[in-house]
Amino acid sequence: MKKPTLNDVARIAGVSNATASRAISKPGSVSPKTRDAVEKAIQKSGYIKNQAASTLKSKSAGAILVLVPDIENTFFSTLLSGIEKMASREKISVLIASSNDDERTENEYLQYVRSGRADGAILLTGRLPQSLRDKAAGSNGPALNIVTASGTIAKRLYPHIGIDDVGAAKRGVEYLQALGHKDIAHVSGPELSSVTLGRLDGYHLAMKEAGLVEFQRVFSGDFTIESGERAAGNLLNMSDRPTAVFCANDEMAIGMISALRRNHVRVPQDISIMGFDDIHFAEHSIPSLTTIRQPRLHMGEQAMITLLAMLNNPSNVEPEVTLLDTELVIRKSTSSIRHSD
Amino acid sequence: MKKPTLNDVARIAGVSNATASRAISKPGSVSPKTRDAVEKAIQKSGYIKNQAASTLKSKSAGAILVLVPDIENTFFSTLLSGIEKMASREKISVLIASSNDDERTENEYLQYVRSGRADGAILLTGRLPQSLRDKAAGSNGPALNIVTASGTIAKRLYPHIGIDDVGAAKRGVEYLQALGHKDIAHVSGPELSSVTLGRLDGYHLAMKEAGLVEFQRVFSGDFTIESGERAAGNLLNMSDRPTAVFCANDEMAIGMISALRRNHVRVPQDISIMGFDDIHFAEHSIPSLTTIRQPRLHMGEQAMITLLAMLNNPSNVEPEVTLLDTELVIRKSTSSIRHSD
DNA sequence: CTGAAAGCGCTTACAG
DNA sequence: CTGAAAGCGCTTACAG
Repeated sequence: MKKPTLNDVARIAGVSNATASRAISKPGSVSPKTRDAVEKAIQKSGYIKNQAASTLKSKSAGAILVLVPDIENTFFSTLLSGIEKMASREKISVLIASSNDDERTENEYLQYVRSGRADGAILLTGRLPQSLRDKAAGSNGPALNIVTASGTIAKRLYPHIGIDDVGAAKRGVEYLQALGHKDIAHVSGPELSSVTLGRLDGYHLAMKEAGLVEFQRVFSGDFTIESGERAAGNLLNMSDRPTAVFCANDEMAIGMISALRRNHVRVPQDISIMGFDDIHFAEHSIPSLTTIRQPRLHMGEQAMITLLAMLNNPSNVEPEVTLLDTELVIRKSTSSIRHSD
Repeated sequence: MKKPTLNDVARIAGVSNATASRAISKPGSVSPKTRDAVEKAIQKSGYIKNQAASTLKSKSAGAILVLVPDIENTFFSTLLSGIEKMASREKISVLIASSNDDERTENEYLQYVRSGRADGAILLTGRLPQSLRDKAAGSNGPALNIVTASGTIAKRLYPHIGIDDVGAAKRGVEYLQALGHKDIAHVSGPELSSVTLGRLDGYHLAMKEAGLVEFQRVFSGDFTIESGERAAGNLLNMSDRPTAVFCANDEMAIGMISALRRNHVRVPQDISIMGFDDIHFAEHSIPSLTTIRQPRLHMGEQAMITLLAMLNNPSNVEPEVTLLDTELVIRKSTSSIRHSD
């Protein structure tokens, strides 16, 4: 038994395949009688639209691609949920691809958009892959429907949804200062990331404005739990330990607390630790983590809304930057310096 | 400037489009001279294959779908990495879709496979959506290329890659018994899940064989951190607390430890807590978590290898079950009952 | 090794 | 509101 096609449906319903097609895609454009007949024919035959044929003819895949740098990083999950929520309202499918932070892979997956498998893409990778930078440099090939989110991207070629990393980090450090801390260290993210740079800037700015430049110390991490543990190792070897550490993300803060406690350094009594992101585990770690919450769900929703607008109006490509508000979440991993004993 | 097509490439290269097509898909089947000419023409024109046209004609999308119940659950991430690793070797794209544990959504995404957008699917959802159960019940429509992994599925309609949940759970409980624990409680997973049932069975079996039926106590959870905290709440209210708790996954164990410690119950001195899965955080929680490791990367690889075999030989659909080995990982959240003070 | 030709299964102006 | 017809851009037997 062969797979039924639109022609089979049309024959059973006693209409042309043109009409059958319209009954499916624009039910309002055919008579109620026709609509019913076609619906019944679909039921009877078990017809399922061939998406490839539909895409070929209509130039629209009904799907978008989300490019994630690392699917194992819990930070992106909620963002993805926000994207999916908005997409499903418009009957658009969301395909997720993980690049493992590899630019070659990112370029490959972007072929999805170029080859028409997806109508557009949301990049959460924190950078523009080479092929996009080239294109945008005024070369051949049509403009792609792309929105970036979460990691700030230097060149403003596409609309971007993000947060003010500098301002949020600055505010975090200022909170530690308000608790009485002067000797505040920073654990930074992976080198080339714009997010890393932004939060580092925020740290430096806050320290400078408070006249604490002499206390500035930066340990380099890479956003993993392990790198937080390593930073703790370095810190433990120092004779003049900082009284507080501002980590560029929650995973590193959790790793640091874990390593510190194993070495009988109490958090927050001996040292205050602060994270960034407010991932799910932050609330449940011991002690619960003071951090800066990113509006992840909202960010995903906004990214999808922006992409949707592009798809509906391709010429209207304003590379606007939308900055969403962050929130300081105060929990138990930080305390006033006077409580230290 | 219009998007270049294969015809443009053929014209530039001075060959027929049939030859151009072959030069791309089977480079070995054309002369080296032709191959070079076509390659140059592709470079020059910036040609990119229209995937929809290719799929329509060849009946192969070059992509597979992975259906995940919950993208926010870190357990699936590594599995996904294993799948992607194997797929990329065969130049097959991996599309990930999250169903939020909703069977309707699962059915919708399966249309991907039926509509030809994907050549097959790996289901990590722990159940067969209705539409698949129907199909398999001998009805219309062609058989789909499906492999299930991770959550055991009752009906053996498709190949399955998983672990022996009963045996692994039993072994975990037996480890607690070997430490001298008799009063061992269990925190179970969401009700209808086959994984829940398997691990519950393993618990009961181990208790029964050890003659500890009288101590059996089960708190129901749902695999979230919060449900582990709730179970801890119940436990704290009991006058005769168990000396050890075997949790059906790591998240619940972490939630339980967190709530217990907030209430000044020491782990493992006052109570031993054990998880299941060995997620990334298990090693870094405080205290580090004794658990049962699932070979997640390997599981993903095996699932993809099995699907690949199906795609290459569609008729050969043996619904075999492959069980991979688990590993008891002993850390600091459990201790001998004699150490209790 | 190469070309001419048919056709995959839809969608969409166009005409009525 | 409906139908006839063209065509999207490929791939693949078939013949040479």
